[in-house]
Amino acid sequence: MRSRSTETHKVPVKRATLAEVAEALGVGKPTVSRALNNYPDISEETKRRVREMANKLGYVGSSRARQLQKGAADTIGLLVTAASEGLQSAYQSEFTGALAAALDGHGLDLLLHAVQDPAAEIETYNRLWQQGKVDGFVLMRTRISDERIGFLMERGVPFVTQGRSDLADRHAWIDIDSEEAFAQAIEFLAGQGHRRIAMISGDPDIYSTVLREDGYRAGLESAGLPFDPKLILPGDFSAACGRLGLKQLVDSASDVTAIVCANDATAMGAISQAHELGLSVPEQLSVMGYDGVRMAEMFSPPLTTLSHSAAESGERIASMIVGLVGGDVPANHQILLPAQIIERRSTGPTAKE
Amino acid sequence: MRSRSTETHKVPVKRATLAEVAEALGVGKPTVSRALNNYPDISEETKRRVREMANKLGYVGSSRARQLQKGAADTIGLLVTAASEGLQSAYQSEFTGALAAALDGHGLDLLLHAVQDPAAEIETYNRLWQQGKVDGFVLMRTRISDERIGFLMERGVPFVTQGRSDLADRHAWIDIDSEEAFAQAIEFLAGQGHRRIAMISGDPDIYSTVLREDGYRAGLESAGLPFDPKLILPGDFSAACGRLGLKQLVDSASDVTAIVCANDATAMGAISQAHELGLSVPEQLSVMGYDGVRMAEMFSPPLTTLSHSAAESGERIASMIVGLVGGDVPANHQILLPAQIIERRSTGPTAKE
DNA sequence: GACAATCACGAAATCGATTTCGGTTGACTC
DNA sequence: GAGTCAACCGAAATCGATTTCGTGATTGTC
Repeated sequence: MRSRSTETHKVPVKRATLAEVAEALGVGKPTVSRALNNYPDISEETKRRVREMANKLGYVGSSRARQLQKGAADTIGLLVTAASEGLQSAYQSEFTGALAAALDGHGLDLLLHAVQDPAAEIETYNRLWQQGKVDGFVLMRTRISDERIGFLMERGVPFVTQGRSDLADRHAWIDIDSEEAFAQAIEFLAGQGHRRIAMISGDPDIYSTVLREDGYRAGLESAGLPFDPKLILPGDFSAACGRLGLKQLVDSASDVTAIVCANDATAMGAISQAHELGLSVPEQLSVMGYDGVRMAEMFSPPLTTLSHSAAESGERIASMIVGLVGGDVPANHQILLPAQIIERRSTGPTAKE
Repeated sequence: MRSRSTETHKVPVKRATLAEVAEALGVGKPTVSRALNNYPDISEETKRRVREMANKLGYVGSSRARQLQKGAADTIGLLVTAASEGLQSAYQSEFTGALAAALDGHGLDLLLHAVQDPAAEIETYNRLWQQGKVDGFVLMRTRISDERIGFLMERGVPFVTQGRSDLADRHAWIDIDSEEAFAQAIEFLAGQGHRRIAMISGDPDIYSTVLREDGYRAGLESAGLPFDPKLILPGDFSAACGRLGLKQLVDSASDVTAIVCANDATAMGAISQAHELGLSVPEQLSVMGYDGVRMAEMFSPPLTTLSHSAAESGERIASMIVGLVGGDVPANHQILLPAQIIERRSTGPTAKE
């Protein structure tokens, strides 16, 4: 029995309860509860005494009991899936961090759940909601027709999506105006003399992908450039597809002088591949990203990208979800944020050719 | 009053309760509860009927009530701070994702909290624990003398750290053998002919930083190379310090042909700066990272690094925390994992010079 | 056929905070 | 001095699942 020394670890250090505070003060439990919650029908004097004693006893109310009674969990759920790269994606993790920070400001916690089996995704949303572990959800990477959205809407679960969907007019969302952003990107590149501009796109299921492609086409048009379907390559937001896309482009459309990518990871992959193929960026090829992740600045060359603030998105979403949980109408919470070009050194004027 | 159409969103869709299942079946609540939890004193026949009805009613027990009664939250807390870059750091976010996935496998959820004000960090640990929102914690980036560790130990809160501390013999931890890893790295570089090898180190508060520096020195020694204190630059795990460090090195120790960095981000920063200064990697300078984040592979040039699996760390930590919450002695849960060199193209033999 | 085990299940207490619904007390009115 | 009205506070019910403690029905035993 020499475990004496380690036994201290197991002492659960009883958490103080409201009843204890009440008894120590010789008042009733309701009084303590109301005093701590600053109800008007408790005298200032009593409130002071209660607060003092609560403090002295280190009392922190059990959120378990509170939740059971009030019906709220003060927690928002966020699910990441292996399919969407989850926190592997730089932007998604930056956003997650920003969201967590913003929620904190509203007194909410973030429940992060990684779903392994895609088939169990909906089930997990259901479980977390039914169990009452969360008051609502934030959805990332919305698909055009996203079953999660229909599922949650049917049940009246509060949620905000980061990205629109085909049901966008009926749910709360925040989105970056990627259509406009890509149009700008093309105009920017055209302004630097590029005439053959390719695009390595994102996952075709994702709503934002079609918007980005629309923007690409719109930009081409307003720059007076012809649209060549062969110049738009499919992708999946990964760096790998950037590498692959670049290789294909070099093989099949060697006259391309600039490429816009669906996101920064893809752009980095493309640049990395370009270097391996002996192409210098931006001298022989300009490459542009999208999202403005932090790492982009440290890439070599530093990446020109379309940036938007993950912090602001997080902040906005936090406010929205608070409103929704409070009973707001989803349709009143829809925000489109702009992205802006951050010019760094992965793009430049076309060489004389 | 034209809000009719949106009103459907607010219907709370009453969650089914245990009492309802019991009544629908004409049995008592305890029977339902025990049947669902597979107690032996309920007949198979009854269990079947209960399960069927629960299913039919879409019953999912309220974890709020369950938690209150059982005293467990089935949730593990993870705090990220602005100071430690939180999810901005690629490795930390990969690890977080892996941890969330692993916890899922054990039926636990991850509560992610971003603390804004560093001064409120301990307070947040305390609150989450006292409130009963979590059953334990996982701590990242442990400092040499880490107040969080003392605080949690005092209160008998279950926790696992990713990284050791000065109290490492008394708490549960998992760590990568970075000392050994850096020693190997130096030997590897020395084997390629490098004689002047610098190190851009990490945050000096972090326990692992001193280990990495120890490894650097040990590697130098076993390679028969002299230790030059000027060749070890302070850093903070950021890409920015990599840039800065490289610049200093070029100015003050231009005979350096290889650099090992405290992590991949720093290495990428260093390489990026090297390119800007016209130094080619690896021809004129070899650079090595540490952690083996995914992005490293897509960097240009692809980064040689010391890799360890975030997935395995997450898996191991998940098992450990389950054990601890179950009452295990912390000292029995200490694991040192190896890292291995992944040779890519940011390192190479020394030029003739 | 009486008595002791076993088996299956239910009534009521429990977890800890909040809410509902009153009940005191004292000040004020007329 | 009876009556009114606030201001303050407390007993008990409540949230929903689990546990404790028993009870009635079977089965088994001699």
